[in-house]
Amino acid sequence: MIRTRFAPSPTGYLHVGGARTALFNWLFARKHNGTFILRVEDTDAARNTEEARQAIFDGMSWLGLDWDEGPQSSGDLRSPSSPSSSYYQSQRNPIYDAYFEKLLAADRLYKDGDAYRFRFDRKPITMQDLVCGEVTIDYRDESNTPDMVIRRSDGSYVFHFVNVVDDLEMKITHVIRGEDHLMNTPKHLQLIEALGSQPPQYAHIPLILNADGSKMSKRDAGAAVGDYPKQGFLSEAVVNFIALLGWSSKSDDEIFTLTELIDRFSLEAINRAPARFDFEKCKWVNQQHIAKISTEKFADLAKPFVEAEILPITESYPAVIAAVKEKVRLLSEVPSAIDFLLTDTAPVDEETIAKAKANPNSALLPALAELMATLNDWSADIAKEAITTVATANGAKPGQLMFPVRVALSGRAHGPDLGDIFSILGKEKTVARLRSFLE
RNA sequence: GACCCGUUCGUCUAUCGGUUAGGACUCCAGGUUUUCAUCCUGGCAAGAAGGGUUCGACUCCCUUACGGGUCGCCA
Repeated sequence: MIRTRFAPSPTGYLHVGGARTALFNWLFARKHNGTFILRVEDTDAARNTEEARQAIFDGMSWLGLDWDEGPQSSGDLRSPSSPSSSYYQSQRNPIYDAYFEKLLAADRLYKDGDAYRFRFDRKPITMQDLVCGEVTIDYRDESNTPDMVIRRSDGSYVFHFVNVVDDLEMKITHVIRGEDHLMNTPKHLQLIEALGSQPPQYAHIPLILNADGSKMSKRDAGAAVGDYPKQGFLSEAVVNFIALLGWSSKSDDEIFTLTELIDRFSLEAINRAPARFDFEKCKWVNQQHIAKISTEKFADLAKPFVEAEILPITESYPAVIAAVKEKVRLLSEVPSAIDFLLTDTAPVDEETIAKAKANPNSALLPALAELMATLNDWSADIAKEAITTVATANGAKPGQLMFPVRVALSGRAHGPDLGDIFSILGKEKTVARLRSFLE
């Protein structure tokens, strides 16, 4: 039975690299009908706040990565009050004490001031990493690998020790973590050997870098998972994109749902080289996912962004939304794509307006307005027909008149289909905007 | 500095000794859409360098260069 875990420490935000680590652990567990565990490594009291913990849960939930065991899950209910049931390291101290005694009894610990150091076995340690292959670190060189402190002077335990104990206690079978832990692994292997236990299998995945190849830190664009929903990304798009960073489906397909990712995932297909974060492609992936969801779902997801811009949500909202669904890459682009359909005070592109006014075909706009004003019925087709009538009567092609009309109605060069604009705006507003354009 | 991992178009990647080195993002050019977008077609663009091994190397080995990681009483 496969058991994987994601063990973040609360830092106030969920890093995109951490999110991908979580994703790979989750995918591996789901793929093999295993168990995915969330464990909070909150031993650093200074950073351990309620908000910091919540950021992890929120990020995981938004991404759609549910955990079988961990805080707030059913697995946490086995025995709510005992340390062995907690998935917070800060509450598991009695367990660590017991393991500490074992190392003491095995004569592998010695005091350094009030702290305790673990005495490494001075020999080469070879590990079989599922991603990196065979890696050997030589522990005979003491200057390179000094004995490590596992219990501080204040009595608290360090990461290496508690991490290993928890993985053992929680019967983790596969540790999938960032490559920054590769050099820690032989230390963990030594600890496990001294404890007389069998180690899990390890898979170290390459890090995610900024577009310029530098290390991605908290402030860098795209670093915090919590920023993605604010920017108008769909969670499935973000999951899809980060899965592509360092992993390949070995096919020409790139757009996958969570379910499809589970189906195709394998540790063998993970790369060894670090990947750079390409924000443009991330947006493209988002656009692909927007195209896949229903108009109703798109409308719901876009609504908060529209409301944030204080745009009135009228009865024409569904039609408005449908008109721009295929035109945006981010949900946050929706308000500026639809504002001219909902209000008369939307900002316009002066440059485009100047260009349209200089267009000779703009001279036909008044005639078009008057013709439209006389129409009894109004629809996208009837309005378009009016354009054809005016254009041909004046020796112009209908297509040539469409640019000036578009600009007169929207104030921009790009936007929804003209027919959609006609039907959403209605006859009165269309005529009014055409009339006022040249004034 | 020492140790570890890595290096295919600008970016993400395919290739597991024999390919005109394929796909995607971006960009450019056409086409469809009487408009915008979508979409379609085409184009630009890559094996870090040098040595081996081999009939044959992007693929295996070595060296160098470059990138990343690790060397805490942080996690």
